[in-house]
Amino acid sequence: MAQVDTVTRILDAAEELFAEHGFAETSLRTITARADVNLAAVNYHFGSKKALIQAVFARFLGPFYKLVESSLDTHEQQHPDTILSIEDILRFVARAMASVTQGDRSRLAIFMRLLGLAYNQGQGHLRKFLQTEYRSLFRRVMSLITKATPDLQPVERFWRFHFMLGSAAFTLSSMENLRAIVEHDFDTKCTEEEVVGYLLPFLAAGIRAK
Amino acid sequence: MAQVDTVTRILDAAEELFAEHGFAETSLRTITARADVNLAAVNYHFGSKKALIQAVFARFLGPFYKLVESSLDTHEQQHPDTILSIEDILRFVARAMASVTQGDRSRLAIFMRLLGLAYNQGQGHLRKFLQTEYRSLFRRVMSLITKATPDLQPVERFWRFHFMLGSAAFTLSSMENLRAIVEHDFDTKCTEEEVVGYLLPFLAAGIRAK
DNA sequence: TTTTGAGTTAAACGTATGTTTCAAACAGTT
DNA sequence: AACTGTTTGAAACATACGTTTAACTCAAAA
Repeated sequence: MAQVDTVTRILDAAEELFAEHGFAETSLRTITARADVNLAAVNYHFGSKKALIQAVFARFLGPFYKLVESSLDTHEQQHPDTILSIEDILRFVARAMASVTQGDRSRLAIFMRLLGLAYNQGQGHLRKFLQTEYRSLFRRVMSLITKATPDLQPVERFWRFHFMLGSAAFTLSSMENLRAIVEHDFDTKCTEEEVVGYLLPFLAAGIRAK
Repeated sequence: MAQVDTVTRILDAAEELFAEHGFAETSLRTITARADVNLAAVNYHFGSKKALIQAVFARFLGPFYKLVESSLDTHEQQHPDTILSIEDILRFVARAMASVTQGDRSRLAIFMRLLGLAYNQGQGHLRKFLQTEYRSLFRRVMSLITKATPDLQPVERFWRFHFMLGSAAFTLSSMENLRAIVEHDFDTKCTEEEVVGYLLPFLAAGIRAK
């Protein structure tokens, strides 16, 4: 049986470590050690650490992107002229995320962490990368949300959208820690699905406040 | 007129730079250069970079902490046995934040960024620091929220609280960038007060969803 | 068989980092 | 004025980092 590809092993290791310790705090040496790969392999295959970070992100983003697009496409074919509710929209996105991260729970965290960094890091490279890769999907979702909330002023809708984004990004990226707290304080275990089940109604209620 | 204290100059410079570039990405040399202070001063006065980060945070947290406590105290004295609504609670917190960050808008961002890091960074030093410094205020606010949302299950309330926290942390820590986007896309300027004015109803509606 | 070229390896490079050192400057006290 | 404890200064230290180099491996092509 053949070993897994070097590139894949690097991406896997980087994904885990980035999610666990962040980007600046994770060195190429740690990554290549865990991947059981020579240090130079990262620069050989990806060019630089920045490019690796983007590649880790792209490996997640690509399938997610396509899945949301295609599921929206088929829905619009089957139910044309239907206005989706906020809950529906969120469910589409959540379902795509779940199916992309299936069996690898740290990928969600890393995606969300990256999202947060992209917004926080003023002139960072992630921001531009994310914006160019993301733009058309972002616009599409945003126009669905607009149809679902016709009474909202554009500026307020923009902000509420980012309130939602923030809620999701923060919660999902620190899911591990929060679940540990729940287990300690309430003697209960929460699955990711349950947390998302809590999250969506919160977001939906928030965006249609008043 | 005497120069500003070295310690204060370091804290001011660190605060700005941390808010702008993050913690790992800001070096002591950059900080001391902006503060116009010798490199060794940080280690002399604070001991380490970690300690400096905590000091930056503590300078904000202390006054904020006291302000929330005292304003809650006086309110409870004047209106005993009154159950505060979620909006009221949020307004208390928001007012304290506004008054502490007044005239220095980057302090809010750095506080929120730190908050985010504290939750994301698994075994980070920030988490413990924040928890010990924060614990009693956190409990107090949490018990007020509990009274304001008696129908909520404890676990779901916990999650919704962190959904709120996430929304606020994400939005306020990337406020600068988001406002720039608003200005570009909508030709409108948003003050921080306006954003908070958008945020609080969103949060309140979210936490009492269904 | 020889050649080729992508992939891997160990080592080194240059740089930036946090921290330490120790002498000089300073401020307050006696 | 001399002493004392605190603060500053320039330099060095040790280390960790991302990246580059050049020799080597090895399978497929010629």
